[in-house]
Formats: sequence, structure tokens, C-alpha cells
Amino acid sequence: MSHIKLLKTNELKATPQRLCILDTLRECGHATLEDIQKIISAKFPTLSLSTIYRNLNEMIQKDMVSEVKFANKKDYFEIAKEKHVHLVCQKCKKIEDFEIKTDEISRQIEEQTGDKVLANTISFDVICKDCLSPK
Amino acid sequence: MSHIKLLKTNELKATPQRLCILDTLRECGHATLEDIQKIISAKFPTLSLSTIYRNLNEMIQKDMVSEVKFANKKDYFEIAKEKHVHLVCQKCKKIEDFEIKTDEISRQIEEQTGDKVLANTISFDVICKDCLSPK
DNA sequence: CTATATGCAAATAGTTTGCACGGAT
DNA sequence: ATCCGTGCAAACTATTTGCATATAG
Repeated sequence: MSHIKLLKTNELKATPQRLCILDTLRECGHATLEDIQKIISAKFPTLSLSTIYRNLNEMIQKDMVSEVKFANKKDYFEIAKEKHVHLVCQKCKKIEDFEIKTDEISRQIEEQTGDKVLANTISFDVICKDCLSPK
Repeated sequence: MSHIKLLKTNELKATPQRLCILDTLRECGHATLEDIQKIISAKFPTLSLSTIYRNLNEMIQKDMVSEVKFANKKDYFEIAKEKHVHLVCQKCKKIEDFEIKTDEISRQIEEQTGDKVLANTISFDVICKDCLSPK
């Protein structure tokens, strides 16, 4: 879906600021606030920090954007998408997405605890292929 | 291991402040900074906030304490222990630990990506048994 | 006794809010 | 014309640091 449509669908006006924020997230895949601020201030110098904060928060409320937290790292933002886990390279710090089935684990938890599982948040620390065998 | 021994092992002096912080974490299982501050200021009113920050950071560095982050929640601290996942009740907000085998998933990731998996961080949003069927 | 830890205050960083202006419908 | 969004400044919250004093080993 285009970013304009995405905004309209969520009853938000398609302002240049919002489009710029979404473009930046799309481009980065995963971006910290600092990343976003740096990239945006190059493309759009007048876009203020409070606008970034306000819009990220709004988009998170509306589930257009997800906030992802990692131990020992700043928080990251990403455009909301299919459920996936994060693979975080401990060497180059790159974050990849990975699709995985978690039904079996959820079933196991429900069976052993009596709880009802609703969702999950999963990340793996890895050394990525490229860092394992540099060209 | 006693907290005194734990501190000695990590080359930290066993001050009353540090013991108080560890006792609080032990007692709570999982505690936010706010929890810690509140509980501690009752038991040990002169223990300063900067001491809490300094010591938590030190203990995290030394892997005595882990910082756990959840979406839409404050950060939690816990005494480092065996690998486990967190089950977070979305109703009563309680956090339980759960032991789980993740080798199979790690193997699957390594096979499909070529990455080397080192560790993982996993949490499940649940409705806990007690909230499902109140007595 | 000596090195480390603490408390306090100040500095710094991160985030939110109020308000007047500007642009879109 | 009205409403919503933005930028700016100020407020507020969170975290770290410098330094003099206290204390564990």
C-alpha cells in the first residue's frame, strides 16, 4: 500500500512530514530515533523533532508502526508488517527479519501453564553470514 | 549463592546499598526502576537514585543482573539466572518465567540463513491462568 | 590505610506539551 | 471557514557525572 493510502486509511492527513517519516522507515527497515532524525534532517531540514515524536507515537497507536526493543540497544521503529522475529548481528549490528512458526511453542506454554497465549516478541542474537565469512 | 558472595565474586564491595538492591530484585523477581526506587526508599531512605543507577549499570555489565525490555512497558530488571522466556499477562501485568527449549528454532534459523545463533530474547503476551478463571 | 562507593547537586539527554501560525479540504 | 498539523520554546522526565565525604576490606 502506498504511504498516502496508508495514512488516509488511518484517518491521518498525508502531510509531507508524515510521508517523509514513513519513507525513511521503509528505506531503513529498522531505524532508531537517532537514525530517523539524522536521515530526515538531511532530506527535510525543517522537520522538527516534536513532529517526529508526535507522528511516531500516533502511528504506533494506530498500529501502522511498531516499536521494537532490544537489550543493550536503543529502541527501533519499523513499519508494521507480518509477524516475524528479528535476527540481530552482534558484529555489524544489522537487523534482519525472519519468518518463523511459533504455534508449537505457544501450544507447549498453554499446556504447561494453563495460560492463554496471545502474541510473542522474539529476537535472536546472531553473527550474520556476511560477518562469518567476509568476502 | 548469597548476595555477599555474588558481589565478592564480581569484585564489588558488599555495601548495604548493593545488598539492598539485590534483595529487592530477588524479592520482586522482575522490577522496574520505579518499583526498585519505591521499595528501596521504604527500607533504606537515604539510598540515592544515582547509587541505584550506578549499581544496576555495573551489575548489568558484570552479568549479575539482566535488563528486560517489553513493548509498551517500562524496562525491567532481574537477577541473572538460567535462560528462560517471559510470559507477560496482559490483564494483571504479572511476569512469569518459563523454561523452554529453543535449540530447534536456532537450528532452523542457522540452516535457512547461514547465520550463527548466539542467544535469544523471547517473551509471550498471555492471559494468565488466574485471570482466565478467577476464583 | 587506601581504594572504592556513596550522596548530593548539577549537568545532560530524552520526551512531551502549549500555543500561535499555516495549509488542506 | 474550520480543522488539523507543524514548529518553536518551554516544561518535564530520565539518566549521568563531578566532587567531597564516608566506609569496606
